Amino acid sequence: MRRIAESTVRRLSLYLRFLEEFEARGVATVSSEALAARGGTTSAQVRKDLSFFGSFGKRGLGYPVPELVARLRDILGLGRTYRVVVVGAGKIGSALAQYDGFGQRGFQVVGVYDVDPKKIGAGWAGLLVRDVRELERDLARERVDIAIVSTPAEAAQQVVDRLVHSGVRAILNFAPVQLEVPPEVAVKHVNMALELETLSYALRNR
Amino acid sequence: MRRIAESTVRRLSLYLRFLEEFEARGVATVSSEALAARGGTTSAQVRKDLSFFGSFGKRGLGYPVPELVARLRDILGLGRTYRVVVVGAGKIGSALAQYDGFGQRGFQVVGVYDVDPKKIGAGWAGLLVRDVRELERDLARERVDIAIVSTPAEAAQQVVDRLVHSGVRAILNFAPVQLEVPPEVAVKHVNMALELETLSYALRNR
DNA sequence: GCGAAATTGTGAAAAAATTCACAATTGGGC
DNA sequence: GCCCAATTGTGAATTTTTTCACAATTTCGC
Repeated sequence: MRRIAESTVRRLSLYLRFLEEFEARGVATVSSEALAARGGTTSAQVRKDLSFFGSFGKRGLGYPVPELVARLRDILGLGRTYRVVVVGAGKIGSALAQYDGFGQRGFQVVGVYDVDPKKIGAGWAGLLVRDVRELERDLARERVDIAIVSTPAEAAQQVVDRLVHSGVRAILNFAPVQLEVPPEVAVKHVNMALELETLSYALRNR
Repeated sequence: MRRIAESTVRRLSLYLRFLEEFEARGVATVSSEALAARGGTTSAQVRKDLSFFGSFGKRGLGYPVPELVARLRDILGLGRTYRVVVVGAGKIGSALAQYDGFGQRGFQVVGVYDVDPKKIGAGWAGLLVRDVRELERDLARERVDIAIVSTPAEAAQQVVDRLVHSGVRAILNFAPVQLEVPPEVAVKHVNMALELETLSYALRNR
């Protein structure tokens, strides 16, 4: 299959969320127009995005909600739960580890790690903060799909090297550094201060 | 000035961060190539991005670090501090309110609000969680530049309406809903579960 | 002062993403 | 069964973004 743009995948994930809302409300069928309105885009965009993966709708009618939900879950690889570790139990890391939204969407946090002896051993909601030195041992013992890196910038690359070496193939990085990883590893960056700075730019220029 | 793409602004913000690192290390001059390497892009991209705002470099030499830092701060509107409120003191909201990274970059959290009586009155790091019913009163009393919305999805639009009505012109939204705002208000969305889902897609398709 | 090396700034080209626009269906009402 | 209204799927057109490529500078060593 042709390579799908990142922006398309992001929109599919959004559509899925909205479709799940429609499904919960018992809506049987939804038009590209309705989905677009909910997601802040255009109906042509919705149809184009979906068309990369096949033809799910009925002309004159729209898309059958439950089928499209199932199909999008499948496309996005959400037909399973993912095991996630969080490395770095600072403010952001501990909030993410406890955030219910992940579990609700199939991302189960199975471990939290830190270097700080004062944090190690602390526990929230059934999770104990472990010593980051145990990372390799734990990863060898039990599969982990995704790692969330919320260490300080200086520590991030080294942690990522260790994660990659232990077989982790997907990383969500909150540290404000560009990470070096082999091509088979997927990395996504989230930088909250940067988001605020784009708002600052917007405030300045309107 | 011609409208600048969001993607360009995001890169400028990244460049700024890297330039600040260079500056701290006493580097006087940096080439587009060096900046690109640090930021995971190309030198042509760096030069093009900067060229939208003028001509800062010297051929054969590169860009003078302190001048470019100053210029980017100015372009991004970072020559001042911004007053930020957080509405919704759940896991994510409270982490954001306490996150040091914002303050370090000039975004000062001056208030945290929630509806939950059990949370109201709790305090961290000099901040007290206030009753969201006091929002309008507080906003009328003291200017707030940016609001971070970390309420549940159902409450977000109503909160945003109230913020906008009270004069807030920039919103960073963590609730998974599309928000309706007048055109003069800037909104940025952050959706962590969505980021994980794009990783899930990546894991599936490589 | 001169030639070589480095590096910017920028039009032009290429690539990518979005929007248009319309034929092809489909279902529903009568 | 037939017509009408709604709506998809998709090439083509348009717009946006990125990359190329190279003339114009600037510094540096000698």
